[in-house]
Amino acid sequence: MGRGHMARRNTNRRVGIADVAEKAGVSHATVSRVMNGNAAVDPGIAARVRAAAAELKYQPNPVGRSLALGKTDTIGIVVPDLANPTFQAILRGLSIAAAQDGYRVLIADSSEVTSEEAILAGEARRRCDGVVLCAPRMADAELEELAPTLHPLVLINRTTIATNTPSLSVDYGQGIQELAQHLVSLGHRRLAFLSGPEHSASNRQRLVGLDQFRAEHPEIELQMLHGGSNFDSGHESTEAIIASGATGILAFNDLVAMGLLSGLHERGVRVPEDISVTGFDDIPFAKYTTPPLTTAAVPINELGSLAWRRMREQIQQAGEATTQAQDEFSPRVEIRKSTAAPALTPAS
Amino acid sequence: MGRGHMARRNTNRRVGIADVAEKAGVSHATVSRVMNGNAAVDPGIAARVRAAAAELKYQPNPVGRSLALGKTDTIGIVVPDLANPTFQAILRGLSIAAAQDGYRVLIADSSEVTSEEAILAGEARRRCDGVVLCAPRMADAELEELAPTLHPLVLINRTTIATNTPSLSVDYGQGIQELAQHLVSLGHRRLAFLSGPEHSASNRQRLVGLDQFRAEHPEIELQMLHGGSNFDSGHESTEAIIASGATGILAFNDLVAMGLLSGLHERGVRVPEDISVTGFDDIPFAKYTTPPLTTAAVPINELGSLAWRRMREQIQQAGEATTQAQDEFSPRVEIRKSTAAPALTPAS
DNA sequence: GAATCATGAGAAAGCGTTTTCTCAGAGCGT
DNA sequence: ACGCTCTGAGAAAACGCTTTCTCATGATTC
Repeated sequence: MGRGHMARRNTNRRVGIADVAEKAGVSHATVSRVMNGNAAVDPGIAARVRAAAAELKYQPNPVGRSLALGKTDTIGIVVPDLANPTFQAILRGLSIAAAQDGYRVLIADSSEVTSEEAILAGEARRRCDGVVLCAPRMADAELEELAPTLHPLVLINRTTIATNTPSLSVDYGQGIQELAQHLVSLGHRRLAFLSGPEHSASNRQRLVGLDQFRAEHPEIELQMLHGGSNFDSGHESTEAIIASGATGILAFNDLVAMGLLSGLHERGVRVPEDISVTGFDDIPFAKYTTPPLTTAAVPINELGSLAWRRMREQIQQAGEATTQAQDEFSPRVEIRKSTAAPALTPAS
Repeated sequence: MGRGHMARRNTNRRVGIADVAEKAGVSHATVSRVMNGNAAVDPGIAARVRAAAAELKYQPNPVGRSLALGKTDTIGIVVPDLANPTFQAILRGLSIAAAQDGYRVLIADSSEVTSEEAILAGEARRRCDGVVLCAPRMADAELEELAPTLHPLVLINRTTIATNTPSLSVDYGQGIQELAQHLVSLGHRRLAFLSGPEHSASNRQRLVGLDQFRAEHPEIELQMLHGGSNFDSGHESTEAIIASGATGILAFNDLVAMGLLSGLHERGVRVPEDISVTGFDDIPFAKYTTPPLTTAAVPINELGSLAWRRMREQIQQAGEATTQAQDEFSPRVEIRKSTAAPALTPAS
């Protein structure tokens, strides 16, 4: 206990601005000025200070700076599950883009525990200059209440009623319709949707899209099967899928599709000859499955970098509560080898 | 400019300890004591303070705390490439384990730029209480010089001469030998190693392992082919692999193996009938390739959580420079369907 | 040559906490 | 009833930095 103070006169104390000041024979203020190049400093003195700093290998303490400046040059990101390639890609894009502007990212993985998300986001916000929030299952009401307290905030795949929170979203409803359309145009008449987590916002969007599809294609059979969002849930649905009799399967996402592909392969069901399968997201692995997966491509890398751009805009115009961009991406159907015309069956 | 100060009397100032103190009619010191439960405080006053804090929704400013306490409750991790599933898994394991102890993780992606790694690590260290470093290509000399300055440090897949830096490593040499052995026991006589990045430490370990393998199996042909560490490099090596005439391929890692699998499939080469392929790492996708990939399983999830445990040990025993654990994992060969006995060929 | 001005360095306040130091008052023994 | 210890609260210093404020010095102008 008392570390902070006791360590003060210790030998192993980090070198601070005061040491540089002493060595250069000037005040801390001057050292600060030189380091930040804010005010004019006599070139001779500046050189002396720089020499002293270099010799002592002085590096300003970021915590002290943060306190004085009221900013941390760090943003936080809250994700529900870091095991999901989609969030990995967003994190990566965000991190790289932010780094280019000298910002770092702090990560908070809510491990799918919805009730923790608000708390994590709040904590992240207090430590950072802004937060990127991915909370697909958070209740609308909670989000609405939380958003203003997080202010420099960027939402992924969610929107708020207030228009001053930028959001990036993907039109899942549109994408899933196009995939269904693709299957129909190949000749499929019996489709099945292997749905994702029940309370997921993006799953709801897919369902809405499929309702619309049904309305436009009353002649097509479309079954709904419950599933999850990962490999294993896709794998576990194999039997149900086979039992459904559907020839065209819309999997919730690429992970589910991959699990299913593997399950079907084990059971000797050929893809796409016997059954066509589509994914969603176009994760990097999708083109390397066997057969390569037909999917709806989400510009997963852009998402992260655009999130940063929106964040930066807010950080820069600190204050002026302008209305913020709501970006929506339309997925592009990527046709590969996991879909084909169904085998000829006796017309029922 | 001057934001910090100008905003002081602004309306939108964050609620601080002073506000709570005023509302409760006590001093900041007392509020701090109540919030941290350090010293004894009259129960009545404590209740008043807590009520005031709750009413104002007071949350202590972590930056102020960090400055006073000399710790940030954050650790940094530097990785060469966040697109690599191995590092994603480490990051995830680390983040989850650290979160359980109330720590957060700050990420720094060096984007494979070796020259940036030392700088990034230094910056991360200054903002955090410790650093986990994954720098497979950093020169030994540089690492040796850098390590002491980073002190609470955990190395992944690297070691230093000084024994006071804990490190977690995987015995790639052993793993690759076992894979080669597996292929030989299936009957393969012509093998090829599709190597990874030239300066990667783990690639060197594999090469050393293979040298040993060669010594023990002079009758086996083992070719060396240059490659990279990702899908595309595996895919691009397809022709070279076919041309090599080898029947058993040791890919640098699972990603490379997957790229290769896909390339071979396109070329109509059957796996494992015509060629057997092995990967390395056992990333989650490995069991879902077609055919499922035989690989050397690295306990990828444990790596992250163990890294945290080692970090925590150092943070707790701040000071006493004891010698630290050097953990080495032996990969376990995971036999799946991408390897089988070679087709019978005329004995040469 | 004196008054004015620009330049630039040091002193000090401030950022939001924690912790030591100090001291008032309560409780106790004799 | 006096002095002692003990409890607990406020004042103030400290953490490491930035920035305003202040003022000395030397340059400029009439």
